[in-house]
Amino acid sequence: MYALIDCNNFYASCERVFNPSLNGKPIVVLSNNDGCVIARSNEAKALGIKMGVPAFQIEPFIKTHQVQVFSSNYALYGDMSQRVMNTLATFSPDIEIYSIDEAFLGMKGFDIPSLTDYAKQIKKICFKHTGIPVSVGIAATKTLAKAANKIGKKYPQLAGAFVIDSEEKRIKVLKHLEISDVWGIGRQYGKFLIAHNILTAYDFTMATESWVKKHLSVVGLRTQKELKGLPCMDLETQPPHKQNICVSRSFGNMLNSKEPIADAVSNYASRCAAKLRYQKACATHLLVFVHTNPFRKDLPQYARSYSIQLPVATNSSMEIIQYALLALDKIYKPDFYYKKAGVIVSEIVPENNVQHNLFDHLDRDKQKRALGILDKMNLRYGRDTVKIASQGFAKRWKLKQEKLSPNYTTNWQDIIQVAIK
DNA sequence: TCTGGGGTCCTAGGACCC
DNA sequence: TCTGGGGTCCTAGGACCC
Repeated sequence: MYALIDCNNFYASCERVFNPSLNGKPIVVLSNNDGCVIARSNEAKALGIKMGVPAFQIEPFIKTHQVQVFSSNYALYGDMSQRVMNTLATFSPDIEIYSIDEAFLGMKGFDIPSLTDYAKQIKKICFKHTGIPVSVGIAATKTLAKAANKIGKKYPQLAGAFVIDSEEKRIKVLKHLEISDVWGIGRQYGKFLIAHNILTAYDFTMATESWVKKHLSVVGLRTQKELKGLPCMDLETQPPHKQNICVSRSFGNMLNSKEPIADAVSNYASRCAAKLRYQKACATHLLVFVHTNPFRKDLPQYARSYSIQLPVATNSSMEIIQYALLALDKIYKPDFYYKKAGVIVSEIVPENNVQHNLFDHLDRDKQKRALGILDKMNLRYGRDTVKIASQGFAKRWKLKQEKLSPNYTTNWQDIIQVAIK
């Protein structure tokens, strides 16, 4: 059996933990740049605020209904996520952290009289230890555990904990589960299946395997088998190393001149390098992209990328920044207003498995020692306490974050401020 | 005025190899 | 006139997830 635990309205719940006056009030959390709604409390959902709507479109509505609005605070959500995961890890030796707010637990060999009681116990302890409400679904496959979780949330009498432990329950759940709510069935396949009169998960399990494979590929076939109770997906307790690492942001304001864009690209490149070092890997390929604001139909549009094959796989901030700025030189044109840039590194290899170059002129050991110290200092004193000069100080490219809550758990100045209050 | 960010997997088709 | 069989690698595009 597998358990799927996810945090209810995670970002909104995080904001509430350290600010209980928000309890019972509608809350929304916005994407970077305070752009779109990406999380809603139950009260906000009840008001009909949709996922993904641009914030500016619902501004009057927010005022009328006194909806509490927050900018994304990933320092806070990341730290709260760790607390939840640490708690969950006490319930099983096998845990797959699936996303910032979700985890699967493996329950192989568990001899438990009541899985439902176990699910309720997980909910209770999680809330007690972290203040975050969670929902639990347990079933024989990951896809069914997801379904169980969904059903547990949908019907209030189940109180967010549901177990599929019999054939009758499995059939009943599938008949109550809309096809678009199945894990692995997205917008396109959802539309396609509905057009073929497959409206529920149950209908989907009745389709022939060859038809499913033909139209939804082997991925869809796996989903179908999992719904039937045949496990096709294992627990991934060790996160696989990433094949690509991307850091990109929209700018707070559109930028025309090169310097602030170069500052931004330097910062993204530096983050890429830090992420590489964190997973003890190096990248051999680098791509930089820029584009204008596609929503501004009144302005000339421009989007380009440039990629560079690096002579030696690297995770040095200095080196990656240097190449990223070189790439930016190739694509920057002064006649446009830019809204977004990004850096992607790929062809990633383990740090200790780098193919060196006979004509390499860099003292890589020295850079590695320097960056090791930089990482240590930034870990202790906060991101970018020490940085590369080209990352700049002006931050004209920075995000719009007008409604940011304090970093209640990770920033000592904020912690003291909150304590004094 | 204002519209997010970061990933993975699969398939088809073309180019190439012997 | 007749024109094999078995592969790999790469890329673009499309689907999905949170």
